Amino acid sequence: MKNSNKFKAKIFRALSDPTRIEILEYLRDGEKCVCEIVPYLKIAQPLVSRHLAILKRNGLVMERKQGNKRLYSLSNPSVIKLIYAIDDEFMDLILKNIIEQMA
Amino acid sequence: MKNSNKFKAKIFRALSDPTRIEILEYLRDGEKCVCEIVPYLKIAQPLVSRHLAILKRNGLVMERKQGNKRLYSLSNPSVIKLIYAIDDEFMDLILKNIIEQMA
DNA sequence: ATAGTATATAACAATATTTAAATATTGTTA
DNA sequence: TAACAATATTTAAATATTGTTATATACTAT
Repeated sequence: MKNSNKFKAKIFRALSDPTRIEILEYLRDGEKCVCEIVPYLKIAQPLVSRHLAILKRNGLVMERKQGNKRLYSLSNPSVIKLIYAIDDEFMDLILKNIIEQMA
Repeated sequence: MKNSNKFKAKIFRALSDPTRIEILEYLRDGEKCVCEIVPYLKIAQPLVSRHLAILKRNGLVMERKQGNKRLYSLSNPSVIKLIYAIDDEFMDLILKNIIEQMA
């Protein structure tokens, strides 16, 4: 087993939650504080913090303090490419899923 | 929350295991039966079957019967692109992880 | 110092995922 | 039909993840 696959898997795992994908897409247009992310996503603050911690632990976002607030940003904007790659390459699958769900 | 993110997350989840990545990379050079995958990965057959079932359920591999055997293949070779995108875009992260692990 | 604001962390319950072991299914061959 | 080979499915145990609630920390303003 190639050792690097373990770490690729970790990155995919960090991306394997819709809330985290949403956060990453939101950060695409720049640094945001938790106080902006929470009302945007409309989910509980501690949960947002935890998702951010997971993204940070996996190197996908960076954190910066500014007074009271913590500002988060993409540490590697390529992550957006990865998310869009799914749109581009697997749209048929996504559509199939959405249609199945509606039925 | 964009609905499609739920399904993107599912695809990432399917990719979030090193064994499954290994299987997909192995299938890159063509259709293989379980009887080839098991000795290649050196893990228990039921476990391989389960990983294959997860990949199939998520539309990443296809199955075909041939006599006794079941042949698996990539249903969308783009998945390999996705795996390699990580190599290309996150190599620094992967290296950091590997180095941390060695220490 | 005190109170308030922003955020993180901890503890918990509910749920999902992973693994290993046992068993079942399907096709093949004698 | 019986025995075998290849594979899938089931089950149970262990572990991880998610969401919720409560609490802690750290900074700001008074």
